[in-house]
Amino acid sequence: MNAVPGAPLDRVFHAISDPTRRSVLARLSGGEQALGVLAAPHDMSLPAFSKHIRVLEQAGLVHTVKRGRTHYCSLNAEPMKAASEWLAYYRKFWESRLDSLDTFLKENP
Amino acid sequence: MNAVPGAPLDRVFHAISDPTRRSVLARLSGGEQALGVLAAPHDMSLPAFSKHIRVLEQAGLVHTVKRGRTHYCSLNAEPMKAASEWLAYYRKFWESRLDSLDTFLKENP
DNA sequence: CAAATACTTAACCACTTGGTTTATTTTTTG
DNA sequence: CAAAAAATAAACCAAGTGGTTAAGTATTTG
Repeated sequence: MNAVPGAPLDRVFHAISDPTRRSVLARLSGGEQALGVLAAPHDMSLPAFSKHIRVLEQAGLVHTVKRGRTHYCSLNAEPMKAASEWLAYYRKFWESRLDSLDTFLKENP
Repeated sequence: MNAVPGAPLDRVFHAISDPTRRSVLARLSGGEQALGVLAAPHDMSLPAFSKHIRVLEQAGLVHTVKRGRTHYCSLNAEPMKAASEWLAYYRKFWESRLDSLDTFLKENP
């Protein structure tokens, strides 16, 4: 069924479950950035930061091109679409108050 | 922007990055379920399955109550709202074609 | 009360994750 | 060309994840 270990949705949700990586995506939404510039504000070594970039790349959220000795990263939000659609299915539960809190309130008037 | 330290969002995105856990949420969207019933279709031991439930509980996505010897799980979609809103920020990039593919196409006519 | 039921807890294991440091590679610059 | 810069690769480590089996705890039922 859905037991494929490396499913795209798995990789996207995993990628965005880390604050460092979410921060990178936010900064990339302002446009392409050199990897070193992206890494600067994060308190970790460059190899550690590069691993985060690799996770984002493998989720398809970041594309990196090399020009000269500099690697430029850019956002590719397309894989977020499926993630957003997966979440959208549950919107009715938090909007229409059909979740467990509402159930509780209905059953305990 | 992302001023709040990401902990809750971290836990929600991590929780839904696993296909077993997404499957559980989907089935809970049909209403409360006994843990044992929920576990049945998954090819793993009950302790392993219970750990998945605990991850969902810690993300605030599932609430469990014990009635007699049975533990009943229900969906609480509310924490998904923030997750959905985080993703919504990027909607313009996949809808308005402002992502890296589009940039590439614009720069390489 | 004794046995079955529905779980949890505990102990363990293999693998992954997120970080480190050190060394290399590639490219630019003095 | 030699040194600096940008980043990767490799080797390593601690902690977390996802699974197991075995044992324990409530609770219901025969």
